[in-house]
Amino acid sequence: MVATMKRNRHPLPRPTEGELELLSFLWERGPSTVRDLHQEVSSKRALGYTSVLKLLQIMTEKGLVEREEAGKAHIYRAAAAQHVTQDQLVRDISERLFSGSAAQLAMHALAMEPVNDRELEELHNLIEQKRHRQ
Amino acid sequence: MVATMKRNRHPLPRPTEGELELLSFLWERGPSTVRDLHQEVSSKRALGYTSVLKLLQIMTEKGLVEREEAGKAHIYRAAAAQHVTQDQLVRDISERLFSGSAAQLAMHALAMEPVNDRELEELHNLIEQKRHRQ
DNA sequence: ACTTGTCAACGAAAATCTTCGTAGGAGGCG
DNA sequence: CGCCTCCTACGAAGATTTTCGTTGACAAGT
Repeated sequence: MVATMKRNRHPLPRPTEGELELLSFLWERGPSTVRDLHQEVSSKRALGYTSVLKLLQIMTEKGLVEREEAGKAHIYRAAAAQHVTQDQLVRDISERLFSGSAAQLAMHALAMEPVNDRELEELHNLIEQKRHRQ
Repeated sequence: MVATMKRNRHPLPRPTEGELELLSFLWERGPSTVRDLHQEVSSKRALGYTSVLKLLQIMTEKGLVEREEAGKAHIYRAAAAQHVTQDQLVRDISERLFSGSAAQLAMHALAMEPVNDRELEELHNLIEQKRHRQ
């Protein structure tokens, strides 16, 4: 009956590839059961139900997700908001791949991709803002 | 006496964390011996000489680095140019973390960081270019 | 009450990554 | 020659990640 109560004082660990896949679904769908997530994953690749369950149990231990044990099927939710994890990983990649230069990362991202007009507009604004404020 | 001759038709695998660390040094320094790289790594963290050697041997098998066996100490060089690997990993992250939207990745990168003026200028130009060309 | 279906827990196999220890070859030197 | 040093190769242990199979609990039918 003890609540999960894991170390919450440390920053969350970097999610692994499989963990990130589940987190994405959780962010998209909101709190979900194992079955829900298994169904989502299954639409993309073959993976057993218990594999998803086990992964979620591990993620619970790590603090990446939290679960509500009410009822028979537990309900899992992402412990960190999507943008928090995104920021964490973007910073990480920027560090390891661009010696910490987020701007370089941004340029690589932009250079490669068709970006739609709305996004271009947003980026334009973001940059003008920075240009005149710094 | 057979040259390494590994499958070269597949795209290079995604480097692991340790592998990326070595690749960074190789891009920065150019072709290097195990000792060179071990010295670089050692300046940041404790790691045995043979650990670096082993990692390079594995990377050779994977095709991430190539080596010249002339002389006693082999000389390793990165198999892919820095920007190629950067693009690959940026695309990967964009895929997994932003549902493929490189623009969103870029915005996250920019939002978090003090960006210097020169970089801001470059970004501005890049975006204006895209705005008027698309 | 017995059977069937749904679920979490547990353990464990397989793959991958990280890190070294040890062995063995080759060159230089006394 | 015999010893020391530098180097690679090999193997292997430990950690982490990925993936399931099996078991047991619980509830809903019949």
